[in-house]
Amino acid sequence: MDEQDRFIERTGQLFEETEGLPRIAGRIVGLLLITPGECSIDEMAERLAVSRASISIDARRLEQCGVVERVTRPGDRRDYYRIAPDHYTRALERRLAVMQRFAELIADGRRMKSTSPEVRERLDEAADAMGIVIEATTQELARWRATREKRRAAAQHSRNGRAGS
Amino acid sequence: MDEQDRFIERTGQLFEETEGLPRIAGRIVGLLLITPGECSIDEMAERLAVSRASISIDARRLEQCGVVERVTRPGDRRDYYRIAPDHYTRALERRLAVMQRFAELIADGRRMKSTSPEVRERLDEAADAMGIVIEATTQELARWRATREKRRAAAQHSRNGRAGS
DNA sequence: ACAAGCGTTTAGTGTTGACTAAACGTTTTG
DNA sequence: CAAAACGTTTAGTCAACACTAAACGCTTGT
Repeated sequence: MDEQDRFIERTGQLFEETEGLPRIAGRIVGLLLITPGECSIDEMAERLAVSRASISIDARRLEQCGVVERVTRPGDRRDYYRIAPDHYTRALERRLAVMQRFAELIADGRRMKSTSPEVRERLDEAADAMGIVIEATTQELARWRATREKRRAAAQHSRNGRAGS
Repeated sequence: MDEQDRFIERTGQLFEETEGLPRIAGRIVGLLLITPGECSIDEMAERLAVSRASISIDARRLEQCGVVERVTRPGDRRDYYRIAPDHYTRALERRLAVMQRFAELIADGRRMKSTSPEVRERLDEAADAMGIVIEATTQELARWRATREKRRAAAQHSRNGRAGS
């Protein structure tokens, strides 16, 4: 178990615990993070010592939720995967969606007939809280995209001009 | 199934899907959100039509992660539960902890020997991203606590105005 | 002391879901 | 055509876990 394996395992655990994804999915993310270029399904299956079916399923799941991208090469039948460039943006968007769902729930709760003043105050506070966080996250998301654009432009420039740091 | 039941069920689903908690735990949150005062274990068990053991376990779990508070009354052997007043602060703190854990993982990844320039650039970007979000969330948490303090003070004031403590 | 009330622990059950091996369908290559 | 190389689907196994009923331990009241 070298340092790469350790990194992969830790990523697997983190995604398993915090994102509710299968362990193998987390390991795929870890592997893709520290692997240059892209990975084919067979490469990943062998590297992670799991079945091709698991990789196939979990890679698709990760693609579904925007963590990973499938890329194909001309004249090559295989599928390759890599970390999605807008991975972090997607993560923020997902969090935002959850918060909006919660805000909606609270809003519906406030519309109920059978609420005592105490309950109403509680739900008012909750609605306030959700509003603040949603607002903040929305702004963050905007700033975020700007940062990504800048970074992408800079990388492009450094690639065109001199060698990278 | 009245509107209260519907609210409870929706809360249960939300917590189950997004927080990875047992369904009953989510239902407890929903019930406590729309119930004035506090709830005893027996009350919750009967209202939610589940066993006392489940309530006991899940209420403790919720208390453990700061969503719910246990409160006792003098001359009463029973335990009562209510939504923790600093519930939203806790939620933010929990998210922050997860992000810091991820940032740490990335930092360790950058320290690995076997990284190509491409991988290094990828991890640099990830570290950047985590730094930004962590910073933003930390600030938000601070602003948050201030808002809560203000709100608490206002509520306290209105309570004093109406009737002496 | 006995019984009742309370929360917790335990043993057991059912379900869910991750994971695998093997079969499958399709496309490429000899 | 046959065989190999893909990704996917299927059937099945195994482990984790939510949930329950019943037993347990502790405290309080009679």
